[in-house]
Amino acid sequence: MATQKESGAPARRPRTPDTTPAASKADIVLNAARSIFLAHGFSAATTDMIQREAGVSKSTVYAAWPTKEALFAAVIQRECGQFADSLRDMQFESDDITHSLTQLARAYLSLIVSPKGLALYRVIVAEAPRFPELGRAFYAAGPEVVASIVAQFLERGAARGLIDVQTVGFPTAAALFISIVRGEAQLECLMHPDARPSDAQIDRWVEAAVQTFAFAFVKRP
Amino acid sequence: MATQKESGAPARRPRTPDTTPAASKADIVLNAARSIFLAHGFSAATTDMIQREAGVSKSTVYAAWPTKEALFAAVIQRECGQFADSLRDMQFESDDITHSLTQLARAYLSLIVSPKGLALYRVIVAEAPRFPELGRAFYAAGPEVVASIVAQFLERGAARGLIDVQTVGFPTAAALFISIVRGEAQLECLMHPDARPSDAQIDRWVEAAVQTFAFAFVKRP
DNA sequence: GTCTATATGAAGATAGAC
DNA sequence: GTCTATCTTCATATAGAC
Repeated sequence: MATQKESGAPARRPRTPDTTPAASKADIVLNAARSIFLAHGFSAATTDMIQREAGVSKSTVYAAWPTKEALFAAVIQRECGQFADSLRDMQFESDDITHSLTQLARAYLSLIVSPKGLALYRVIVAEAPRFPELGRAFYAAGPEVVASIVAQFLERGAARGLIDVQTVGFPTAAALFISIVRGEAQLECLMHPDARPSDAQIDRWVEAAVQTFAFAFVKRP
Repeated sequence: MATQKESGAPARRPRTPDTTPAASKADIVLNAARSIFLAHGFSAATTDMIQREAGVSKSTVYAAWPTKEALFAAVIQRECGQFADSLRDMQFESDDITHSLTQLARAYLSLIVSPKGLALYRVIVAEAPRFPELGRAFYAAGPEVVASIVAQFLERGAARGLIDVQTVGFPTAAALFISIVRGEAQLECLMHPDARPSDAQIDRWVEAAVQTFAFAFVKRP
């Protein structure tokens, strides 16, 4: 594949250079950095590894980001954005409350116990003291997104007389639902990195969580 | 204070050298290593920092542990043991179910959102892929200890007709209780390292968690 | 066992040619 | 902008004196 010069399209001086013809070098570096940072964490990752993985030289890395810290921040911010996008794409039918909660829980749990989800969590938990803005970004992109979806869902259920959040309120009930779903499953995966959970195991966690939440807040017919 | 030579006590050749007269050098190094590793994580921590913090030379460090990895493992194993000890010391009266659960939850949550508890969690989550045995040790020293305490407590409550764990079983119910207590509180603290939670905030988290658990599993009189 | 001094290697970051 | 080559710094680990 011949490397095209920037005169590919005869448009008159595009101010923002077209990056579509192929992944730009910056994107290649960013993807390589994601791979390395998620695999090794911030401190153990080296710019040499990233440079090698991307197949570029050091100068290309430092041309786009002034420091290793800035590159790391760019990687994590992008990952958080994609994480939030995939959460917002979650759809579920609202006919049966328990069934809908099960669907939502399974989608969320599958995402956060996936290798990518666990790796992102690990590196952010580890580096949040050094990069506080990344901790906030992750919280806003993950738990807060899900919480708002669940809270709206609970409010609609309550309006139909199917749910009673009792004394705790909708936002807290939503946060509790997320905690119940996430809790044991994520912790076990984090602490036993050799064993990957089966789909059946995920279903069991989801079922116990949804049942418990339903015992507390879903009205019996 | 004059540095005493090892001829302090005229006992005849003690086989296991007495370490009580003052903290042994190895203990000093271990404490310094704990401080540095918990503050910076494994990779960002350096043996120079530890050596400086302990006020000893490099040789003293390498005399007791062959590598940085071995020193790290020793530190974390000891921390996990102390963590488990402080959990096992938790006592609570079993007159009132809700009150007892509240006491238990507050003690556990205070521990894990303390600076020390958060730092230990951060470093283990980050390094579990590289040190799988430490992840298992932490899981056994923390969640498993609490789970067994809670499960026994729930069984006694069920025997008295105060609790109905319904379809989920005692071990799962205990794990769910821990997840509900831990969930939102720990996550917020991890992701907002600048803000330390007040006692009132901890009480609010505990109350919401215990209420929800009670809604699901504690029988109404 | 503990110290000072040093070997060895690698990290982050830069200089200068193209 | 991108590359090769290099500079500076500092880490882990070791050698040798006390």
